[in-house]
Amino acid sequence: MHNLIYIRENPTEFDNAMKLRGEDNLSSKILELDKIKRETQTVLQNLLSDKNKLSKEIGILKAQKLDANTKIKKVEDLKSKIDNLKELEEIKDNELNSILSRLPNIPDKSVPFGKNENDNIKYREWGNKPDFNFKPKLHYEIGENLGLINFELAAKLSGSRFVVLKKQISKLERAISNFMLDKHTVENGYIEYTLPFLVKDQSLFGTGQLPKFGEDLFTAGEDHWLIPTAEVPLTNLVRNEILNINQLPIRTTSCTPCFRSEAGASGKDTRGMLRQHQFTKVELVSIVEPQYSDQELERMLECAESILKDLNIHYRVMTLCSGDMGFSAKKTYDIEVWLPGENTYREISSCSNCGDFQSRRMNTRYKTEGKNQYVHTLNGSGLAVGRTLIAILENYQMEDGNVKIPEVLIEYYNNKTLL
RNA sequence: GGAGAGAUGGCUGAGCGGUUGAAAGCACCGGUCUUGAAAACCGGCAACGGGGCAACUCGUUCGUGAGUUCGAAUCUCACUCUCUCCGCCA
Repeated sequence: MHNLIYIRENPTEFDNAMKLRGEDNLSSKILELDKIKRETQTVLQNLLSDKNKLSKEIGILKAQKLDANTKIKKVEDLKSKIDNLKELEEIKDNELNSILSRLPNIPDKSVPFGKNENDNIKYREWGNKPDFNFKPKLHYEIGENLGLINFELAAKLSGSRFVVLKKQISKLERAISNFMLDKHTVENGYIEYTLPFLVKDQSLFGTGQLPKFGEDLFTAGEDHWLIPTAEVPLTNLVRNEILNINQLPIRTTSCTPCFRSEAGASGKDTRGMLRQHQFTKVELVSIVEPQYSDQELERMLECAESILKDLNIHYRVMTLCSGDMGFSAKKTYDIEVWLPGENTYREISSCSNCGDFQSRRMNTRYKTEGKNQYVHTLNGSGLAVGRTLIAILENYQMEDGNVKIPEVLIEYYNNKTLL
């Protein structure tokens, strides 16, 4: 959610920023609504003030057992005017909010301009592509050959974009989750949470999925939605809170299933388990003071990278361009892991600094020098577990069709070295 | 699912139709005292929004939303959530 005062004071900068994200000049319309609303408000408040005064006087007269009928009549006359103005103010306020709540965050100055993913810029890379003396297979070929990944069974149960894993692969997935959580809680300083997978509208509004992106989500009953990421419950833990400065920074993590309708992705990545309606992800969320959010993003990125480094899998980090960033983000790094079977890089993590965009929506502040200030929020995958499984299968595959277990996972895999 | 009780500021908690934005305590901030700290004492301390260069001023807010009234934290209704007891059940 945007700061109206900022828009009032910097309409041109605001319009330019929104243009980067494909939104037309809006400041004039916003400011017009804002102006009408405030004018209405001023008149309304004067009338309310009159009404309050009269009511108080009536109270005093009545206490003295004096006649108050003329004043009562006056207040009654004020009422209809007040009701009309209230209605007008509410209409304008709603219009304003419905515009503001659908506008994406302003990109950080350091974000490259661009239209889509082709304009993203490489930030850094780590490791090397592995050499194979045979043609590396795709993850689902490996899994299906071993009889451990099954899409037909999943389709029977739930339709397309689901998967059934079993035996060693199920266990490996569990090992990956545990390894990541241990890494983040023990070494990287995040606090682990177990969270609801169903949330209310309010929470999704807070992180920015609603009101605009409801079609990307699954609903569960009348009042709940399935979480598309643990970012939603983790970030909303501090919704409507005034935090004490010494509570910050707050660093939290959780491993949850994530549910996405993939509404806009029909025909994309239909084979394999790369793009599913349900997948597991370890999420990182930080709540920090504004002046530290830039460095917190770098820190978070390094925490996410540390997983792939430990797994010894080649990856690159991309700085997303203005056109490819998510709604709430002010700056985003994607980690793209190397998949030899596909012979390409694929997103395995996305780390974003949302600035005060989400905290304004959630009304999350902290007290500093007697004043309340909006916190900054960040979130990142650390990492997507399903895609990490894919990366391991493809990078650690052997010619005979079996797969080596990455060294750091062996202790999580009953000390076995092969799948 | 049945029966009850409740929701007030950062926290605890009084108020149950008329200067109550809300007693008191804790926490927090400033000061006195002290070599320093603690204790004690004194003072300050809700949020959001409108108007104003400013001093300041006005409005809204006591779970949420409607209603009654000249006037609502206080009365009525609906909803949400929490707690206790009973039943059922991982």
